[in-house]
Amino acid sequence: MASADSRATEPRDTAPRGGELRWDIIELLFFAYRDFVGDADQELEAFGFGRAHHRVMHFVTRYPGLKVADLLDVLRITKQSLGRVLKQLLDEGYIVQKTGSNDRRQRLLFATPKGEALVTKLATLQTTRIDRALAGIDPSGTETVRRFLRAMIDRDDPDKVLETIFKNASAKE
Amino acid sequence: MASADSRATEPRDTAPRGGELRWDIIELLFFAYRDFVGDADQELEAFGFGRAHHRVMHFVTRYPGLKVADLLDVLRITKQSLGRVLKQLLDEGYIVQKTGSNDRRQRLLFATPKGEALVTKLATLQTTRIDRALAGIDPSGTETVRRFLRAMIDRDDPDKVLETIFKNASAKE
DNA sequence: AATTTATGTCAGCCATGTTGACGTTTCTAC
DNA sequence: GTAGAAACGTCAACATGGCTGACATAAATT
Repeated sequence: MASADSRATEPRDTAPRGGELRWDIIELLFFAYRDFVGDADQELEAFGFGRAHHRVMHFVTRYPGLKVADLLDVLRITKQSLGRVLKQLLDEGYIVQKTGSNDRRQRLLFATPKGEALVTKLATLQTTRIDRALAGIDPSGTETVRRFLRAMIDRDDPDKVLETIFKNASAKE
Repeated sequence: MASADSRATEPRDTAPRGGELRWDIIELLFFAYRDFVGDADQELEAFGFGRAHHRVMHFVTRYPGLKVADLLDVLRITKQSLGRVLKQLLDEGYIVQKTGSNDRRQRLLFATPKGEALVTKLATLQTTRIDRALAGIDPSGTETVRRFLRAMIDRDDPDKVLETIFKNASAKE
């Protein structure tokens, strides 16, 4: 093995054949998302839950009556993976299911007050971070951030939740 | 179990005690990041690598000469977790290590051309998505997005890489 | 010379993703 | 009315990538 100097580590642009690569934004997304989800992790630990539980709880709380199949589309995991965490959340009373009245095969999912309280708590933590990040950015800048994030999302084959998000977004413009 | 209607699933704002919660941005971050990392996942599969390998390769390529300890700070994982993927990357010739010339205990990490090529390929995919998202956003809007993402990141106890990122950012302003 | 630091490694556990197979209930189509 | 498809649940096995704890070695520091 050769030996090398251990001095400062300046970022290096690897040959940008064609257009420039967005190294900066790629890395900012990594760190921003890491700290963003980190907010919730600490709280979740106290409940014996993980990120998987949070994701399920979040979408069920926000979109009451979501079907199991919808949730699978949103989370893009298998029903076996979902089943594992969903069972715990049902058993521990964070979520309840009701049989669909049109189609009695469906299990519609609803958060209990207990579940809602947890999701709200976690969303509050994350909102604090977002508000801090948006302090000093004016309303039009905030809308720019939203537009950027929306445009980062695949629009082919949107699931039920994404449809709602995009629909509400275009309604506001 | 009760039964319920399976009609449209409108997002519901749970009681916003105090300030409004940023449900929209919370969800946009989830979906944007999901699709952003999804770009790389497909390519990685062809190499038999996972996201963990990508993160290591990325930072070693971008910050040549990074020490193992630096990488642990950046990724916030244990040395055992890092060791597992790092060993594979060394064995398969994507990364080489050189003994530090100041401190011979250190192992400074460098990407090989093969490693660089892979990282560049993955960054190109992600850049395509970012460019698409920024199309129709003017340069000042792009800077707003960068400012937002930077402000989302914890600034207490920044690691070596984050220091560099923040330093370069403030230099530009 | 003793201790601390940087790194590597073994062993095992946990969370959460995967595939494949199979069963039940309920709806839909013929 | 019966056959098939759809929505959901579940069992078993496996992979990835986190984790802790323990221990080893080489090189720097005191």
